[in-house]
Amino acid sequence: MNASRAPVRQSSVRAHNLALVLQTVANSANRPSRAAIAAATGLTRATVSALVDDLVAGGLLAELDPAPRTGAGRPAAGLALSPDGPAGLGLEINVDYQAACVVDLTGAVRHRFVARGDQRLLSPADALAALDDLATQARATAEADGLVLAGAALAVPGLVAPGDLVRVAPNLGWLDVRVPEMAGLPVTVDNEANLAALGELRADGAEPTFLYVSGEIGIGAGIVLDGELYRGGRGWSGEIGHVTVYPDGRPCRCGSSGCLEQYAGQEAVAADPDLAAAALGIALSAVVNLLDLGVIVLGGGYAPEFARLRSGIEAELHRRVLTAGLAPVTLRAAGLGSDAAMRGAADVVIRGVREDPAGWLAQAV
Amino acid sequence: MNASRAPVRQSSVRAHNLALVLQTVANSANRPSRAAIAAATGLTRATVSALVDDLVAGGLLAELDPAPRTGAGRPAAGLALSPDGPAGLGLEINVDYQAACVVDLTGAVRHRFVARGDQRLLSPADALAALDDLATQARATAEADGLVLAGAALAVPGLVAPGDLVRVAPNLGWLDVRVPEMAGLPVTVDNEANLAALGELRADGAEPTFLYVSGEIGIGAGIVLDGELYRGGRGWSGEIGHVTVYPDGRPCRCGSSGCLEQYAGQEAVAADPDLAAAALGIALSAVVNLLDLGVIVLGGGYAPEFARLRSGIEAELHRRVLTAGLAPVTLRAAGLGSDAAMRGAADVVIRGVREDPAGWLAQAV
DNA sequence: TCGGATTTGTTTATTGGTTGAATTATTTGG
DNA sequence: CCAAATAATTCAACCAATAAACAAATCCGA
Repeated sequence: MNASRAPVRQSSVRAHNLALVLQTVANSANRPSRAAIAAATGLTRATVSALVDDLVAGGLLAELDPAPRTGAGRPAAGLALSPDGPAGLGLEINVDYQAACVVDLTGAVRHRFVARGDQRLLSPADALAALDDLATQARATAEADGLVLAGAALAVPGLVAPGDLVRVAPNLGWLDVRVPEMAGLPVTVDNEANLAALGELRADGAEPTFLYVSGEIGIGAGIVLDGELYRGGRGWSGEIGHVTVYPDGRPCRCGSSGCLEQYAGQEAVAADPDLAAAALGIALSAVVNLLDLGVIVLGGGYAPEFARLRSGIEAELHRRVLTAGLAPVTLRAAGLGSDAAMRGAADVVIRGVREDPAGWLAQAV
Repeated sequence: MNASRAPVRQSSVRAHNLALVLQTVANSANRPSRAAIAAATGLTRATVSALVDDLVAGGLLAELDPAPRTGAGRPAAGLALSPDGPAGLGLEINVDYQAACVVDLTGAVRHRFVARGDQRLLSPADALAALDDLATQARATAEADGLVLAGAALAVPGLVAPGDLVRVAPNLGWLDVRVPEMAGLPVTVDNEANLAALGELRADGAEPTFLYVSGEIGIGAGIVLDGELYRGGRGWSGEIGHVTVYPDGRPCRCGSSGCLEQYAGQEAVAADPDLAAAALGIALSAVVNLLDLGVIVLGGGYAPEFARLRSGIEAELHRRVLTAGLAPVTLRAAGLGSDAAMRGAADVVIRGVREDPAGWLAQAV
């Protein structure tokens, strides 16, 4: 089951090794030489040279001055991701704003656009038309900069079906909305918390496995396992907001009662931070008991309240996580703020290029 | 991050395609011909022939009479997993018994040994010595049958560290017990619920993604995602028994209060099935909200009580799962009974051979 | 200042593995 | 009994990685 169901031919070998070289460069702090890449990957210098040539010719890698080195020997050519390579268009629609950003292959945010305004007042079609305008503006600005966009991804606060269909976005009032092309680019749509988690993953010092919890009006979570987003069987994982905390507690708009959202949603946090922390702690304990995650990142509206929430959450974790005595659970605030989802969306696009450079090179002839 | 960090050479291509061919045969209901494998995998008939030759020579595949076919043309040679190929030794230690079984490459149970007796009365060393005797007996019987054992795996009701170290097995009274070789074979140790989930996966008509819940004295769960067991960051996933159901409820021996185990453990089910069903439903709703699993399998002590528990669980699921209206959650009883963990352990071994036949062929020269 | 040591990067012949086309093998049906 | 059909094998071509030799560019010590 595990082994991917596809045959492998020689070209797949090349595709894999191209990706391997590109990722090695991406994960290097300094600018590695071809020889350094060969040492890091286990490939031959000759092979690395050939692969690097392809990547440089395709505009994915750039040859720069080498990292200064001491000692004898021919000086190396430094390699780095090309800032002029394909870029990603990250989009977001949330309750009170729309946003777009352009992130280049190196991960740098090149352009950023935000249009404030209550999206609930617009029909889905009108909201998407406005977003298309924003996206088109972003694309034009990017192209004036010499950037080619490899694709677009959109973050929405709701349940998304595989592809481009928003099944339900309760806080936007959307139901079964299909997302069209944006700025002439195909769009990948995903849940806001999922993409924010990916954004956090790219941030500095990020762990490869963690739970990202986003506390807005609703509460969502993104589960990142070993650098990969876990989306669940139908793409609807991470609905922590409707995990039951107090079985006979407050009724929830979802029809259930005692949902976390009723105790740790935006208003609840403002009204009683201690209650919110306890409820969060109970729900997070369940996550850790089930998934054995060592790191929890609090984002969205929780980040500014982190200091006030922390000890209450940790008390419950300590009490309710079975393995708390064997290994600690680390709690920290998100670093990216409200841009996380949009950044994560753009990351999805450039991650696609980084993971399959051969595909990009082939289609970008 | 995703792309495995290893270079790929031509031999990796062959290794992958060998596994692909073997899995294709394994997943075929009938006995496929080389031509059928080629059609199914996308490889050339010439390539498939070469790969099959290796697998037959290595004793992994057997050529049999073809599946009857009508029409003209040269008759095909039918291929199937060889029942004489490498077999797996599955072991289990539980509170009141030890067990061992030999499963051949086709998945058939060839031999089965059970030794009843309260394991809590024995020291870990004595229990393991007794298990070694049972394993040696199983190995001897298997070898008399012409079977070669590819390895062994052991199921224990507790938390296992990567490798062979049992950190805690509360119901056995074990703490930091290292498991030695059994019958001269290296042993992979894993949690009982995890392995039972894998056993269930192999069973007839199994879904590739599901949650397996095992209700013994404690309650454990195995999370199977797309045919793969999810073990968590440290291998301690699935501790559903200590998910909080009623935050201020009954105190638990783990130090917390309101754990599922207090409401749906073996005694609790006997005392009040309705309470157990409600508590299970609440905890399972949390799992589905977090992981978006469409199938839940109730095993261990829950299987015989399934009829009595079902409606109570489903009521809570219906009420508390956010996406219940969009897609159903299926509940079913496990099919394998108390052998599931032991079978799953043996499956781990033969799964290793099936997923890396090249490795097996190389070491079995 | 020059020549060896050293490290980087490229060239070339070899090897391993898949492909595609042609070939052989074995059956059914007219 | 021969044509059609299907299965499996053989063989030349191709692609990609490897290993080893070679070229390039620097440092360092005499």
